[in-house]
Amino acid sequence: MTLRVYNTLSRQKEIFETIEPGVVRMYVCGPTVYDDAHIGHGMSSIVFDMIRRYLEFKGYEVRHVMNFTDVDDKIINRSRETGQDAMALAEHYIERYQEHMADLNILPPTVLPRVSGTIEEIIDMVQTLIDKGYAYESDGDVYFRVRVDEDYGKLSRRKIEHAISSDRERFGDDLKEDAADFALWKGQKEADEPAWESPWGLGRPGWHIECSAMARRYLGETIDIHGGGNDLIFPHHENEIAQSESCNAAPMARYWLHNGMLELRAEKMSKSLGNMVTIDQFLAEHEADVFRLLILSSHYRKPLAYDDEVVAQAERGLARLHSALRPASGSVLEGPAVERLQLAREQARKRFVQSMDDDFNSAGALGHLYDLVKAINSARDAGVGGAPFAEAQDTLRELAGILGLRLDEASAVASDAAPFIDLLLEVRAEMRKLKQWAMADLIRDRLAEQGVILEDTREGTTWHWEK
RNA sequence: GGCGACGUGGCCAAGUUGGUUAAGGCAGGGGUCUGCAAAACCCCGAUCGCGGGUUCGAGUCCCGCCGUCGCCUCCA
Repeated sequence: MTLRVYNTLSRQKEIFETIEPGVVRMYVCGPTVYDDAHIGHGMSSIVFDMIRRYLEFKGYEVRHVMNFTDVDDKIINRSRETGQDAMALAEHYIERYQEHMADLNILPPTVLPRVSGTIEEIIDMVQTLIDKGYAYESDGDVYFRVRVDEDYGKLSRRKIEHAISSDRERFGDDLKEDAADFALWKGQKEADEPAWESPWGLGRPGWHIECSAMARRYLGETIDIHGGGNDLIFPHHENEIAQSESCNAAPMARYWLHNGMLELRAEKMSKSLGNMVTIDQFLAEHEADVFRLLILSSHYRKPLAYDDEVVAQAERGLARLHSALRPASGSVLEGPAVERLQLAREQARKRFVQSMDDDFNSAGALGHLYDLVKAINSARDAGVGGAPFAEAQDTLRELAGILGLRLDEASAVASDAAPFIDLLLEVRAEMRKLKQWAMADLIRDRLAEQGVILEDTREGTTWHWEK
């Protein structure tokens, strides 16, 4: 089966073919580390983690590079506000970011380069661009000559006239040959700015050049996938293309993939917080699977409106996926119910792959997962057990795993209260034998008040913490 | 103003290289099971923003309109 992906460059779905068979070189733009990551960063990371996991499922070796922008105006500004050293500040948020990604079950990229560790390559690239006539030095800064690049604007489909900001106060405008030109290198202006020696004096890289340099250093002149949020299409990715292709005389990437934005719907709380929810804040109230399910429930390219309602829906949806992983109650190993389950299992797998092959349609794929959930639960009700039942559950776990969902149910086990709850269940079982319903119900109700939900089945009573 | 996206049942959301009964989830109603619940299972709801057009046939193509949103300055 063939994978097709939507390429922003061509604005259509294309058959996915890698440069080197079996290997995917993927570069995804990472964060500027001056503050805690918010759920928008989480969305982008989950989207590309899902893409990576699926490519690996398809048998590819994925070389996944994500940068940390640790040298940047925002970081400098924040360090002036807080009095903290800029590089130390960046280091702190890099560590935090990696913790958050781990919490969200995001596979660590193969390489996590930083601007500060790529200075040599950046200088090298800027020099080449100057030598080729694509860039010029101006009072310690270096700018890219946009008008010399004949296909500038091909990704965002913008004309150069539209790339010119109306804001005359912008950085370096009086030093540029043309208002549309952008900085490759910024000369040091204040002593507290991080700076490196260069042929143009002390300074630091402009924003866009880092990705061009890192992508080339770790993945080569032409890579397979370049990704990021769709807010990066212009100017960031447009400028990366201009730099890299002018420098290397080769296409920068075969496929440009962009995720849609996560938008906050009117929420009282978030306004005072500058209208953002951090990953920390989310995970304080919900498990990581809830966020992943929320993100993957719609297509990655579409904008997603975030509010309490969609979180609640994801929460319930996750509970439904969990329902299929409860143990079998019977031991039927053959017959029509078993055959139905096996058919559903094969169908779910096939359709899951079909959906994912169509530009990573995780929402459609999830729909087929829910079909499998229903089939498993029906089979359990029909008394199916043993290997056929376990295999269907394995398939569900495997497919969910491709999406990065953990579906673990560890929470009930690891509690100090467990022995006491079990004791209460024993007492209640005795009450029920004696038909002391009032007392049995009292125990159930009182436990529910403590967040412990009981469920009576033929085999006995189980319990779990309220989600 | 320029570039682009989106508008499918109460909510979320697939499907849009035109063609059998428009996936799935959440919420809701009815039922089975249960001592009663819970969970699970079964049943119930939309003709696809509006108006034209192309076609034997359109949610799926074309035109217009309305609405929502993103980018155009730092941004995942």
